Amino acid sequence: MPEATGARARQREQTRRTLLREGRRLFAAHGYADVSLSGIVAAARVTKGALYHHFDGKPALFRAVLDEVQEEVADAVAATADAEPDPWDRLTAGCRAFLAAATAPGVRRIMLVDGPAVLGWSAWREMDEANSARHLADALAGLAASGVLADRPVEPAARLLSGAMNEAALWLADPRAPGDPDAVWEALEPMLESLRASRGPDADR
Amino acid sequence: MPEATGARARQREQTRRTLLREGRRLFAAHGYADVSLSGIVAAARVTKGALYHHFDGKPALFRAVLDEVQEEVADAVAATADAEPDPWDRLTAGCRAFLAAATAPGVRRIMLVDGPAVLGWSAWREMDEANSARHLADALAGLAASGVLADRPVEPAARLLSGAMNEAALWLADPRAPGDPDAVWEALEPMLESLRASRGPDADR
DNA sequence: TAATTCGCATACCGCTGGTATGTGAAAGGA
DNA sequence: TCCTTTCACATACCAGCGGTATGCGAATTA
Repeated sequence: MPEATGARARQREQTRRTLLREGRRLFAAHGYADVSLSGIVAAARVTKGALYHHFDGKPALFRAVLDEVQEEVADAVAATADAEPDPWDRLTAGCRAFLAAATAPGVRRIMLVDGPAVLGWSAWREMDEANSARHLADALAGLAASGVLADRPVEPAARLLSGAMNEAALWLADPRAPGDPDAVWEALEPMLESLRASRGPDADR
Repeated sequence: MPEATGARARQREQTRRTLLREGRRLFAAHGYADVSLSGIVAAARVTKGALYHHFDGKPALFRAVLDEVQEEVADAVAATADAEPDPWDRLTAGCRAFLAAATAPGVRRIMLVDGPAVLGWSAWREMDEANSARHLADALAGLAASGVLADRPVEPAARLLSGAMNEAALWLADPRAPGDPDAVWEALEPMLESLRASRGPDADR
């Protein structure tokens, strides 16, 4: 799919990718509001004509960038989680991987700060759900199916955990007073544990 | 303090309050980015000269609005919590009150969506800490002091809970697919319970 | 009542996101 | 091969934005 045969199609793809790359770099560094389209097209060595040929406007470019970021985070989480055989380890390892990925400089601001404000919370939530947050819900659903979790609905728990981890990521990567990773994890782990079935270590069945 | 004696001082206060009121209304309804200063001053029946006489610019006006909103939420939380004699009930009642206050139409978008993006996450966090989030940390600290909580540091737990509740508020008041309050609470309560000391219902001491 | 203050209005500016149109090289047909 | 069409992008332009400099008149003060 990324392959392009014609000379024109190849150039087109490269221009598009350059715009996404420079847009992401500038959005991450200065924030959505403080980045102008003029700045982006100058960094990409093209003009606004090119940008509007590829994207519908500034919010659309940001959305494409965010899509890329979300996919990147989701891939990192999935790769780490899938390496764990035990379902519970998959959950904890996935959470750790999320925190690591979401605190990356090219991710944090775009995904967690500007994302909801630019696209609106509902649209942002849909994207988040379709990507990284989905893995969390999946992991919880898997655990629930095997009786490890209390038989409460998993969706609310997944959302609250997602919110907690987003906040954790923002704190861990706070440029002013970054949080302590160990302290965060020691607060997060009991929250995960609280989801376990109250009936001893193994339920019937 | 709100009293003003001179005719000029009274007019000044009224203009300032009108700007804050209309600014808050428009920010809450359309979002920070989609509200122009022209729109605000037109709604307030003044001109930009008045606005810039009272505030340093658009972000400064927003910050003043957010300050008002935060204080309002903090007051509601404190009033509800303080009515409960039992420390643990103060925590849970305070959480419920926060969810109720944060989902209000004039609060949600300003405090939870645009706030971090406009002021930057660090500055937003400072304000949040100084207002509503402080009550959560205080409640946890009080419980920790009386041995009800496990003796882990309270700050990380407070932050994660704050993140979870912010997300919960956003979900509960989602205009597209609002969350179910009961489901949210049944997911949040176990998280709070998980903070309790692991030693039986009552620790030594 | 003359001088001063100051709350606000008026007029203006550079820049932004967005649009309408032009253009030249690559792709396609004879 | 040459002509035509396509299309990726450049150029030129615009209304509206946040922000600034200045003017003004009523309330205050001396």
